[in-house]
Amino acid sequence: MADKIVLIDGHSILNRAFYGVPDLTNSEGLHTNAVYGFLNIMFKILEEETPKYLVVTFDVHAPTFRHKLYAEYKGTRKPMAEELRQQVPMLKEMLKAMRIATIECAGLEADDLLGTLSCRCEAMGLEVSLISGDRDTLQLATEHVKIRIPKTKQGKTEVEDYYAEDVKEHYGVTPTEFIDVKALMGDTADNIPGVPGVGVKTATKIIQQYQNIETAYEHVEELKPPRAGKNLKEFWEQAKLSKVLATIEKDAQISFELEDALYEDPYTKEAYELCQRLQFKNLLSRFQVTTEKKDIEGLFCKLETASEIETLFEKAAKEEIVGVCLSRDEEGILPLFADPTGYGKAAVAIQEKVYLFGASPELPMTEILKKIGWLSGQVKTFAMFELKEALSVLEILDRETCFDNKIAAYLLNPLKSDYDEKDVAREYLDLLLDEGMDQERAAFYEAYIARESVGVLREKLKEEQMEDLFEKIEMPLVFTLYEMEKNGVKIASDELHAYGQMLGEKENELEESIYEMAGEVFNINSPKQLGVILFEKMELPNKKKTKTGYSTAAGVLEKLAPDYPIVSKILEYRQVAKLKSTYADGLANFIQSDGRIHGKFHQTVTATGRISSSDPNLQNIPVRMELGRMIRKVFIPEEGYVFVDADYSQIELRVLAHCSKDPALIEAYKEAKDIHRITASQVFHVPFDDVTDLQRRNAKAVNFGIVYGISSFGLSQDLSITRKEAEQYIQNYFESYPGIKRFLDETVSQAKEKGYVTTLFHRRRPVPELSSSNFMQRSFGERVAMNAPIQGTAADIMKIAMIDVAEELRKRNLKSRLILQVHDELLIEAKEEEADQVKEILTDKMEHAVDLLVPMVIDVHDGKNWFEAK
DNA sequence: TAAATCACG
DNA sequence: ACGTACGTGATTTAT
Repeated sequence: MADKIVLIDGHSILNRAFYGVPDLTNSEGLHTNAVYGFLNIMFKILEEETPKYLVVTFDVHAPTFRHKLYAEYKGTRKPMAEELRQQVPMLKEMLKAMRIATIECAGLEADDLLGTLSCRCEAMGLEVSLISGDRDTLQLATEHVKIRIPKTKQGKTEVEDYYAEDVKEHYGVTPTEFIDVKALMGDTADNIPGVPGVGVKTATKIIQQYQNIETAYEHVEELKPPRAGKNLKEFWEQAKLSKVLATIEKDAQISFELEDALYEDPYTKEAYELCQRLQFKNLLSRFQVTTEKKDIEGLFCKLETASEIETLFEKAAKEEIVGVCLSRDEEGILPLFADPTGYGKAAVAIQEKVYLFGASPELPMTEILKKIGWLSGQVKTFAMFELKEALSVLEILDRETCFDNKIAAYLLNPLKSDYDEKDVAREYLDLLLDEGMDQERAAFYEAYIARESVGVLREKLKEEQMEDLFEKIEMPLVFTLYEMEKNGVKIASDELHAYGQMLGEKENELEESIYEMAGEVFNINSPKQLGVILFEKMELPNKKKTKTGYSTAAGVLEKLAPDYPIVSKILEYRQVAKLKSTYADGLANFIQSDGRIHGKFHQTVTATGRISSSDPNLQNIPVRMELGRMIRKVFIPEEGYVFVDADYSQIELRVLAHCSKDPALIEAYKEAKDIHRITASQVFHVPFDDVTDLQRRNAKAVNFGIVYGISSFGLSQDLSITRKEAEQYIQNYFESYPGIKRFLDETVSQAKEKGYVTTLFHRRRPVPELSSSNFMQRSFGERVAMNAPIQGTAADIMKIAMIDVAEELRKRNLKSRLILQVHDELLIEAKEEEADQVKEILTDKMEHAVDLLVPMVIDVHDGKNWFEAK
């Protein structure tokens, strides 16, 4: 059988990939989606074809010979998107690293290059597969030249194949005739004028009958429809030109040596490193790096007897760094270790080996865990992933030695969704782990990686000045959050149940009256059905649309509510339904046997450094609306305890005042004035005492807008005013606070330079969107750059306060405990007789967590439930 | 699994 | 002219 060659149209496939693969960026902020997509398509093809030769062609973008023939060439091609442009050299570098031949030839169109190559290769007796996204290349199909057009359908690439006969079958004409069809119908994208009034149907019919335009011209009087004939006659010169333009050159002057195109093993070290840098997770798994892995697994060692394990701990205690892993299942560690004879396994990595062991009659799990905890007091660094999850079974002797690899990796790039041992190994140790390892092997590796990655993670944290953030804030916080999760919050479950009942009745009433007003029964929860009822059946005026239909979001409905009673009913229904399903019923499912809810707090989730909460989310319990707020009455303290709640007053604006050093804002805070009123007075040019409620409300919205990275549209939307008015507000604001304007501008421009922003405590957030050529994306990047340092610094401050508060409670041996954090608010379940002390601690620690140019102020309340205490 | 909606800061 | 506020998580419907 003949040797095979694969020819790939580089730009065309890269372009396909760019628009077919969602935007990807690596941690340097480089856009990588097109290269990634290209490689996927290429490897898919290569696996199918297993060719002997492979060439990727590139054209240089300039008007070319063929196109220059057309005098009115206007270059309707859009300039390449910046994100795509960046990826062209990246792809070439990758191909070079993979030892894949590339050909480019200045002044030659991709098509002509491919045409010439395929023709020559066929003449050499090769089987040719030509990969392109461009259907023009179909004219190149022959018995031995197969045109392959990849299509991305829902993430999967499917390839359409065309030999000459397939072209005939699909288009009704031979590849050669295909040129003439195009000459008649034209192609705006390629600046081929064609013959006016002749579309694909007519053109195909004519060529089917006469094979080419010349013969057709000879029979121009007989052509059907007559109009086509008339036009062909009239535009004959244009048709001939079009044919020249449409014909792909097969005999261009290029130098090409078949031997240079040999396709060898592309999985080179250079390619591996490049994939590493671009963070192509899936592709990396194609590389064979088994040698290293074998070496690692040689370190793995199972211990059976109690004395072996004892010896290990003696040895480990003398180590500088140990890596630890407690094996877990989906539920976490607890089920494996709660039972002293538990079937869980522990792995400990030291310099020379990694050991794995379980409990035995002589050495129960409780003893093993005690030893591991003890180890934390012996070594310099006690490293593991997800320390918080292990604390339920581990008693740590020295908190200061603890190193959570997951948290370190999060700080280094908070935009990722995963920071597990495989990610850290891949990114920081150049080590690829197999998916789906058995529990024991996974535990070995995790302990090994925990230990091995400490050095590089520490180094990188130091490079970015985040060692203090890590050691003084994030690591201590692990223990505070663990305590909060363990404490949980008590729920008055009977009252919660009654609340749910009440909501259920309300929901039913509203449901019925909505059906009656609508004149039919439908699913109110379905935005689709609701949209049809409101905007089609009842013909309400509709403005906003979503991708799939009408928007029925609250903002839209609220504008209609005054005029249409059914709309207010729907809004009320939504509110009640939400309260019932998410809060009343939702929370009830999380009440544990101790009568409390133990939600989780996450430390490696948000892009800004905030904590997040789930299972259930305790940071979005209703408070703004009266009916929803009632649910806070079921959050109660233990008998003999009382709630003390403290929240920062405008922490983000104060942070902004500090960071921007704006004199007017600083002065306002120093004088403890009503900041929204002051803003109103400045923005609307009225004396402080004459500010109306509306003006104050608007000013408050402006202040929020500033923190979010202001835009006139956003503000106008929020205040239901015109964009002009919003612009005026913003302009007035910046005139009153020029320091803030300067700070925000400076922050954005620095972010564009560096690709990231930082908080006061050096927490970092990359902003890859800033280099986007897409206006919307770039604007988003700008708002992120303005917001992240403010929101992030506020988060840092709160974390410090939490650590200090928890520490002080512990120092004073109080029974009172932290139970919730809601970004700028802390809730403590305080022993009744300790309440005053707790208030004093909260005030002191929260107000003095940092020393800024403006005072930090908190409001403190107490109560017998969360409703009262807020 | 994605999209729409809405609860919070 | 583009089409938006920043950051989360849960529920529901529809694909």
